Amino acid sequence: MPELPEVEVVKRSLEKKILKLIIKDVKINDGNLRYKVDKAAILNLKGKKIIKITRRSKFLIFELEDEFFMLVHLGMTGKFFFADQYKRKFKTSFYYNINNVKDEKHDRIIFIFHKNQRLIYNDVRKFGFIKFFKKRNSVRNNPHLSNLGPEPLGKFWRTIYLKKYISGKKRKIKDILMDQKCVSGLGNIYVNEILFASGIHPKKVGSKLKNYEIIKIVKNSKKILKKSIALGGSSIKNFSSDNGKKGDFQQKFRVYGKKNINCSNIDCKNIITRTIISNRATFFCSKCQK
DNA sequence: AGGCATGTTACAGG
DNA sequence: ACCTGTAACATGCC
Repeated sequence: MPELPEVEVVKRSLEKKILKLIIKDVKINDGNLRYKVDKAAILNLKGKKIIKITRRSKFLIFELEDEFFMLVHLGMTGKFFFADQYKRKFKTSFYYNINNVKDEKHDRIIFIFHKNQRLIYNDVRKFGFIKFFKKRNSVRNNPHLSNLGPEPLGKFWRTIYLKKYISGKKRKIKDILMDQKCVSGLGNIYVNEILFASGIHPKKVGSKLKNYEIIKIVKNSKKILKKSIALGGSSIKNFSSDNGKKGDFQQKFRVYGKKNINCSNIDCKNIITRTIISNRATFFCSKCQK
């Protein structure tokens, strides 16, 4: 799924397209997402203007008039497309998936604006969800958001915090960083990359990390996420930003997906190992990561 | 045919 | 109540 950088890129693209638009109608092709889409609630959005879009971790929060809120998680394969008559008539990447094939089949929810402009929620695997809230507090206090750890790009994600969090923890550092209660927004790809950049073995137990290693994790996470956002995120497999532009960060991956490929550190002749940690593919260099 | 996939969470057992 | 590990969710691709 899109991790934090991809969701941030989607958020920025959406802001350019749908801010201030009024939802005229909503079409539900398949409401059986991770949670069943509340039909009554989604129809309540009719006539409301979209006034703000924010991101928290990997979640998008759409604020509409009269304190109506829509919370969206993209799961593994959720995507937004924006389309209008012009875009549909002429072939652009808007309506096409990564293989350049038209993919209306997985268009699950369609928000329709004036002049047939549309925001399309497309999701192959349906692990994503859309929930609705009335009133600001009910969004903020819902368990999806209220249990999240700090934003990795925010000021609360810092050495002292991580040091305290991992003290006494027997869990592997990779598992800890994937845990949204520790820090929210990192996923499998970025955690692999952060640990490689920090020279830390993903199986290393949290409580055994040295101070300088904790500092590196915090620094590198910020650095890598910022760089990815600047490059438009990663667009491996299922992800593409709402305007069809592909992100470029996947070309910067140094370990993710690099099994049996030479380690990218100069002077290292080792090859990248693939293993499984917490049920997820884990890539590392056994020489550079201790 | 079988393995794999960017995420979250319910549940079981300690 | 906390901590940890595992499986499940739905679908397509290689």
